[in-house]
Amino acid sequence: MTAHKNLIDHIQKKVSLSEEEAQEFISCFKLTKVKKRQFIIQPDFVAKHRNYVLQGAFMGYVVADAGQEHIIQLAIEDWWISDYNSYIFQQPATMFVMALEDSVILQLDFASEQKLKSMNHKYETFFRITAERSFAGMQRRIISNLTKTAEERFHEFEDNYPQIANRFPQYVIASFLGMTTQYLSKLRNIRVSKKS
Amino acid sequence: MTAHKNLIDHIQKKVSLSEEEAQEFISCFKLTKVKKRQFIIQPDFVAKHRNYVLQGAFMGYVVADAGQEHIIQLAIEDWWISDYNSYIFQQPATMFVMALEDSVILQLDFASEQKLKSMNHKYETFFRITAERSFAGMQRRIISNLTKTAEERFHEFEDNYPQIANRFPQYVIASFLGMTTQYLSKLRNIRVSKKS
DNA sequence: CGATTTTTTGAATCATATCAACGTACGTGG
DNA sequence: CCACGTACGTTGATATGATTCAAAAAATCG
Repeated sequence: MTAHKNLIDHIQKKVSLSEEEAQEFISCFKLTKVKKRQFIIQPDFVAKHRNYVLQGAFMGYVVADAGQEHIIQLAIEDWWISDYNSYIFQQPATMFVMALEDSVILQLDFASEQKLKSMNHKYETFFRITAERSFAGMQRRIISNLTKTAEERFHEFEDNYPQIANRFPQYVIASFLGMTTQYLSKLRNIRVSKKS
Repeated sequence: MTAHKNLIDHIQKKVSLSEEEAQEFISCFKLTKVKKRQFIIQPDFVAKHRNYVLQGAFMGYVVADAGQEHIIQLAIEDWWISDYNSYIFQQPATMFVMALEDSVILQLDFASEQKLKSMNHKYETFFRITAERSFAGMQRRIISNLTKTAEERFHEFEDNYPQIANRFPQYVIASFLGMTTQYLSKLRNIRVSKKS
């Protein structure tokens, strides 16, 4: 129960639930422990869950034809992660989602989510708000990718998510920002030498 | 009334409404005519509406520091357009949204949308589904931008949206796909000469 | 038809990727 | 708690996809 407090707080920020509603809502989630490097979603399998990170970190990535990994999503505590294109439409996934650290997540399966949404208007509202904000965030990311250079994207990221920038290996950040790890390394070191 | 039939059909594809519900829903929309090159959203002003295109075409774009336009969204009949980051949070816009042709739209203002969502669970469901699919679409676009070359993105676009590829000037497509109009021109002509 | 908008072409340049090699750090089993 | 192996970061040389600039050609529109 206490483990779910984070999730309750998270939900209460978007819709205001009574104690009973909050309990009803979180009772649909399943607590799961995931070891570092373990996958929770893989291509060709349908993403069964929407995953809320209680503790730990994840990355979602695709593998292009030529074999390079491209990180599409990152998630740490209090973030959600899944292959939404798979989950929403219940189609085979194209992404891998892998734990970057030993982690604990709360999983909501598709059927339970449908049940929740039909039970209570507020639950539907929660998912609507979540989707809208995710969409707006994605759009900001598209704008950033189209209008900024690799260096600008990196600085923006450092400024907006300093905790994440330090917590993950550099190749993860580089890939997430759409550049190679070598190029990010060069950017950082040129910058450092300029600064001194 | 008959002008709104398109919108009713659009909504019925996502949630099933009675005749009365459908009427109630669309009664909140305002029909507006927009001339080619006219703006319906501009930076620094809050986006007042969510816009459904009955007839015509629009583009949403940002202008980067160096002055180049980057097209973020396109919309034709039966699509929605706005600066969602502005609309959802009711903050100043960063995008321009401009008509590419003489157009007719149905506009839903923010307050009316809130009212609709609180009135009927189904309306909320409609907006939730819309947001989820938009989000999934944006994510596919991010993946495409990160993993494909300009040429591949262009072919993908031609295949997926042939009507749009032909309807708009090439510089619009180029910008939407994140490349210059000159480069797209080169891509097309190299391809044509290879084919013959 | 003239004026504007859109597309094409070529040359020079730039941002970023690729390849390859080496250095460093880390964590895991003995 | 050391040592080894794997994972991660750096550096330099080279390659390339894509941009920029400039100008001309083609298409469209009032």
